[in-house]
Amino acid sequence: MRESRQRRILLEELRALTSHPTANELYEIVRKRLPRISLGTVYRNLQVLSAAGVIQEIDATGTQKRFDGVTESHYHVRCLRCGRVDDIPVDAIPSLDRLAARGSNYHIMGHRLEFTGMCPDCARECEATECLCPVNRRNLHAGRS
Amino acid sequence: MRESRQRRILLEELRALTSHPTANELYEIVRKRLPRISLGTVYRNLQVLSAAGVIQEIDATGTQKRFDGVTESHYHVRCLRCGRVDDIPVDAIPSLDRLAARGSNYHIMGHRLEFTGMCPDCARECEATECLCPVNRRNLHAGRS
DNA sequence: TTACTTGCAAATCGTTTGCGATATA
DNA sequence: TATATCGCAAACGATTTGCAAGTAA
Repeated sequence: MRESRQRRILLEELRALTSHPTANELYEIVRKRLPRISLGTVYRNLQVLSAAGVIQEIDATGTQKRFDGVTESHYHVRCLRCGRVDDIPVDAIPSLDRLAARGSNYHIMGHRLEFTGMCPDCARECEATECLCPVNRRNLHAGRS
Repeated sequence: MRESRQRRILLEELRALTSHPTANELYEIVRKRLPRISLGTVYRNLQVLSAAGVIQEIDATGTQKRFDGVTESHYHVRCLRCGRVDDIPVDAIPSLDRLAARGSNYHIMGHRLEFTGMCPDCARECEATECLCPVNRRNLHAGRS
């Protein structure tokens, strides 16, 4: 892996974030410093960096991939309203795998635990505006049956 | 929601499966009984049925959506080699949410726990052939650093 | 008869890839 | 100098959508 200007800056910007951006979010950020960079280059570098174990592609739900400058595995929360993903400071729970192995004929190798909820910003807006965000829609739906 | 022939048969076939098919897998199955059905109709019906709470779109990792004829929420395992998804008979663990809530400023509403591993079929083939499936590649990678 | 649903094809979205040009080691 | 990496645009796979025709209630 050679060091290119694009790759270095991409990595710097990813590491400066506590959020877990999508390729496109990162593209918009990096573009401020490298106006001529292409989205393809962003994707290619994210691929190379995560294959090399320098960054991590987080296995989040949703249609877009998300990337993490931190490689140690840890759990995440996803906001049901805005899609934002953050870290959850909960230690890994290896006992979950044993629990699963007991009830399945799969060879269990690990797990993905993703919490869902509402981020502070959305919670505030949601209360203020009675919006029809996924969260409120879910409540409505539960009410009807 | 009106009852159409396509929708009824789609639901029948989904409920007959213990696996959690993708839209395209279901399309191929339903096509045996309705040769003229279109993939668009399959997608539209899966959407309508899961919005109505009749079926469930499972929030699985991967590029394709997967659907479940059972609406009660439960945990899943995903085979890292073939992508197959099955149920895991582990009861819901609500205490996980409390654990997460304690360490985060999100309003935690739930979680998704997906186990990863190898299905019995793949485990067998993998041992027999020293294949370079994701599982073995992962081991190689760990070895190198 | 009304409006939900269909089949078809085109459009969209996120991501990957082929190419000839550029830049790093 | 050799080749990894780039920017661009086209290709791709999964999903969604517009439309005119068909069908359930």
